[in-house]
Amino acid sequence: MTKAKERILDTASRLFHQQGYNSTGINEIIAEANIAKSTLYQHFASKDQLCIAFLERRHEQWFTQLRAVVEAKERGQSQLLALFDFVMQMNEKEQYRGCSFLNILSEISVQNQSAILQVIQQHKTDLQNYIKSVTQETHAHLADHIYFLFESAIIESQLYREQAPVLKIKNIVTSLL
Amino acid sequence: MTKAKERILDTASRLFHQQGYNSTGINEIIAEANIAKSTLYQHFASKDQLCIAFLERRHEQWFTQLRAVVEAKERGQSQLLALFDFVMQMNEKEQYRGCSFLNILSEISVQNQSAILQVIQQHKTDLQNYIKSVTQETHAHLADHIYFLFESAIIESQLYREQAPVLKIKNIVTSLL
DNA sequence: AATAAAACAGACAAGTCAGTACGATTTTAC
DNA sequence: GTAAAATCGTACTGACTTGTCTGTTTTATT
Repeated sequence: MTKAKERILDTASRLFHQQGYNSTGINEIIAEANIAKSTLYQHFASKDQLCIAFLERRHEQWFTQLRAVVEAKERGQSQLLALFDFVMQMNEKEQYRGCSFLNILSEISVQNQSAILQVIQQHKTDLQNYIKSVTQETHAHLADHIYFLFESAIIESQLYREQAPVLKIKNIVTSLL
Repeated sequence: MTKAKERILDTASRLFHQQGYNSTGINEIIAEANIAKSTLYQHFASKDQLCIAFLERRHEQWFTQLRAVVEAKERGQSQLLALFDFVMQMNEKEQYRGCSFLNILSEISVQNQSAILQVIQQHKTDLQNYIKSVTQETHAHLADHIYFLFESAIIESQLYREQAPVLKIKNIVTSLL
């Protein structure tokens, strides 16, 4: 990946995540990334395609970070609880902007945007499977339950701009184990 | 409320909910509501104010419908399970568009929109309290837990456009009671 | 040093955005 | 029937939208 393309993706990622997809204009992206508009359209066919590239890269990076936090702990309950430490870490790092995937899900009208929808669904399915794999030998039947609470933890802390809901949910999960 | 104002709110509500706040233009609203633009701005100072009016009215109507579904059941566990029947009902009626409040939360950049944020937070706080009141004598300590699962039920069914997650969560809740 | 690829600046299209202004017309109330 | 209030139509502002196009300059490779 050339430097320009990387700068475009970095900037678009930051802006899409911070202020939303529809509220971020192409002109804003090229201005902040310090590239020419033609350069952007040489790398990405449209704003939609840029969005998909953003989501796909975020998917990779997000999971890499999640795995790092979870797999630093020993297998078992502490790994499950680490899921929520990760949420708190991301809340701080990204000022409670929540989940990029769910945020964009709220912005798109589904009928025309099934390519984007597919990327979002895949991300969440992968997350659900990852939680299953972490839960594996301990309390297999709880995996979905913990996934649902994980989703709530992200959303409720985005809504109230505080870690309290995550802590509440972490306590609930503890009581389930 | 005059008929024009009502028509504006009806149309704006439908469009905001179906296609999102930022994707819905004032011109689209006045065209579909069959009113003059000056009439809209006589009733609502700005698009933001129209958004707040929309959320406040939806808050009322949404709770009225929720209460109707829940309080048709006898007090106790069946009322708690009815919460999720309500989610399924809304999913069908509104084609899995999820929660208007969370959708708009994803669209706004928080620093400038604290008035809107406040309405959204109030809605969720009221919901949390309502679930507490329904849970009251049966399993008081579970109220928050059920609230978090309720939120997930809405979001996951919006994401996958199907009732399956609600049914899964309803089963989880059953196992908790 | 020559060639090819990448990025550059900037103008342009064609449309949409929220919001204002103003005079004309209709509806409502007394 | 008259007066007041509501609504109407329409044009307009000024800024912003995504995307295209032309031609120039920079960068990297050989």
